Amino acid sequence: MLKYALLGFLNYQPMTGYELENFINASTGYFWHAKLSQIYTTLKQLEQGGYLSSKVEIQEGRPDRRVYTITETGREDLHHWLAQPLLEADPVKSTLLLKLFFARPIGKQAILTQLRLQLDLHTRQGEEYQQMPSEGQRIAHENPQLTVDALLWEATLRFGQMYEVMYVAWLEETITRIERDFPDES
Amino acid sequence: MLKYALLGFLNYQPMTGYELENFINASTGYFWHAKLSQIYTTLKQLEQGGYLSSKVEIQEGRPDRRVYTITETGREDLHHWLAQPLLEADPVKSTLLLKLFFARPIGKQAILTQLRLQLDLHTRQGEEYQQMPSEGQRIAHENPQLTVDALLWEATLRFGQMYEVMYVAWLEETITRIERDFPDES
DNA sequence: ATCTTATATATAAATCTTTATATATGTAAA
DNA sequence: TTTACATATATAAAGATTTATATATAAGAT
Repeated sequence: MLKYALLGFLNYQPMTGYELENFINASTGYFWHAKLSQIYTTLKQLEQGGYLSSKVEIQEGRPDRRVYTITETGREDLHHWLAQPLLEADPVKSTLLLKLFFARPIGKQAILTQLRLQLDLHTRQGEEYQQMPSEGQRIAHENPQLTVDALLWEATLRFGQMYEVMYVAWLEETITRIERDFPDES
Repeated sequence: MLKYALLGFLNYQPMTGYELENFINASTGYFWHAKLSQIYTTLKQLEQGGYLSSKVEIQEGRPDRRVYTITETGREDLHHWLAQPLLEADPVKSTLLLKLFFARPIGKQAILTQLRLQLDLHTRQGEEYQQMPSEGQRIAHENPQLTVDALLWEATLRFGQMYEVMYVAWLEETITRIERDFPDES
């Protein structure tokens, strides 16, 4: 799937692998992320498959940049993927819930400590999303042809905000219930 | 991580790979899932690593069952993992959001169709979680020593319920905004 | 009668993702 | 002055996950 994240960004403008990582982890970070190593290897695969072309820009004093550009094939493949409806709900995979499910043996206080740590993490995460000075709005203001795109970018950010609000509410509720109903160590 | 899902379940009682799949996809399905092929290969690895032992039960008329039992090493490793606090928020990975982010080229109606399909899927999913006759409660009633575990199982189910409520609210809001603000094809 | 689902295990191949390593320089902060 | 961070690319190895394939029988539904 990283394939389509890369094609999607390169459909806006040519970029290097390094720049792609910044874009991905800044703008789609709350629902899609990738390591540089995966980005570089995927770019290479996409170029071999004819979805991208690249050229090297010589630089002085630092490594040369390899700038990737989407090809017509790449654009068609991206559009085909976008038009294909997702027929299932995205699966959730949560290490925290897995741990909580089996956590009884470690006892009440250890469980509460871990949940409070998560409460802190998700509270911060939520605040970050709230404050995020709508970067999309700014970009759209400079490039008016991206106004409609910005509407969609905002919708994804809104998901991040609602997700964190829900997560914090669940953590608070769960902590309260465990404090009340989980028997004390004795 | 599947490792710990398997150790966690086998810590309750010995089971076969086939039974483990049923347990995993029935009770942790909304936050952890796995294919049979992965379960079988992981069980083999865990036995080689000394975390599990197994013995074959001969059956008539159908394939023999290989029943896995957790070892002391396995139990220690499980407890060590459980006690280790998760220092990060679980990352989200959503194909739907990735698609929505780049969806502008497919146009208003195609986007709305896809979002409405997801609204249907998540509405059903949410209803399923709501109706789910607390299986954990029943098991705990039969095995009173599992009462405390059932409290934790319920907390994870509650997450699933709240997640789907949030998801449906986000989809409704997003559909409304796109209907209102996304320019019509012309 | 035929099809589907459930029971049961296992491997091969492919794909996806993370972690570690190597190289090289500029700038800003402590 | 040393440390951290940003710029920039790339590969090896390991780990995680999915898809496809093979085999075999029983029970229940259409």
